[in-house]
Amino acid sequence: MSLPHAVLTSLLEKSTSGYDLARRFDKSIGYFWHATHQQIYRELARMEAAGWIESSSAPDAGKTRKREYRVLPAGRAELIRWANEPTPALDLRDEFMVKLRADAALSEVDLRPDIRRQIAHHQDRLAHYRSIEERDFLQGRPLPREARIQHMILKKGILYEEASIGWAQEMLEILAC
Amino acid sequence: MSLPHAVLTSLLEKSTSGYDLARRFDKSIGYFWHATHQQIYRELARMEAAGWIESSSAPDAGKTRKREYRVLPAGRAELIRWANEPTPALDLRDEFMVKLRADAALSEVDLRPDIRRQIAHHQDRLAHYRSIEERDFLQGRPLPREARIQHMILKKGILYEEASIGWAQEMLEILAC
DNA sequence: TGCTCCATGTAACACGTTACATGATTGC
DNA sequence: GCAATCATGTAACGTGTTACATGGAGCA
Repeated sequence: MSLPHAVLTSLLEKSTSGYDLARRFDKSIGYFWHATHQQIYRELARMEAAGWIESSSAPDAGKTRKREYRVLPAGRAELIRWANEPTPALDLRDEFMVKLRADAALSEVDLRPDIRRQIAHHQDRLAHYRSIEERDFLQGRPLPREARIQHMILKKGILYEEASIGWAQEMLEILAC
Repeated sequence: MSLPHAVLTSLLEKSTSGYDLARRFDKSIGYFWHATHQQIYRELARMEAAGWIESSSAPDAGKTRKREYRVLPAGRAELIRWANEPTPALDLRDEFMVKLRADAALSEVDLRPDIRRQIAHHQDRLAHYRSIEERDFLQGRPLPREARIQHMILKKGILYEEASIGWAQEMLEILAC
């Protein structure tokens, strides 16, 4: 489990409110770590109780309830501890593989429409990732270490989408038989 | 969620006990859908209550409590319904990507030992998958549709491990700077 | 006035994980 | 006789999901 650490990382990059964190998750970390706003509020409350973060009324709160969360030294230390510990292999839960096995045992199943949908979806994501890559990382100048890391994170997504498309197209041919 | 459907598929291939299902999950479906024996027993109880499966004392039970579960028509129908419905995109939860972002913000983190461990792990899995592929799918004779599907499932794993190794090696070079 | 968005939350539930329990069988 | 394995479960807890609640701000 590492939602709290994902939140800590995001807060370290920029102190902000739970609401903005949830939106930021949707847009960046969310590509490889999804979380709903309820999960985020829950973790913020826990981490504040644990002394990892602190909060106060946000500078731009006006008359709203908006708060701003900041990482405390204990939170920073916890993040370092976690980052340096070995990462468990991620367990893939790919229900489409289950469907393929079901297809092999049942004649009343046709997975081709689903696969075509998946291909379209992967192509959309790929195009999106490539446009980000073009804009941020392929401008010719040498990039600093931090940007190269960001680029590799994006590349992981690109590789995944490309591999998925290739595999799905081959699968489609076999299912046509 | 599709654990019940994974269990149904496995039972459809072969009626068996909860215990053997759990072991079979470890060995085959488990590569892309992990489940503990507690989860499996829980699902078996639910599906029996729902009329999707039935059970009786296993033929080879002897004096043990061993049971055998079989898929009923209602279970088969549910599996067909589920297989034909669109598959949601799988959400990747890759905590290593979170660690990379943390690395960019913190100097006290060194991810290289972890990455080397990951590479070794991916190479082990890849070698294992390739030996299965060699044994079952690369014997030169043309394969029936069902075997070609099984082969593609394995290939997905192979592609994933290969891509992971390549990416991790490139990442290692950047982290060395 | 009514709608959408901002911002934070409560509650209930489903799923996954870990620890523990029970008793029978097999192998040394 | 003892340990490991077979076989099925209970209990407690943590995380993730879904539905709903609340109230202010901005806009037509």
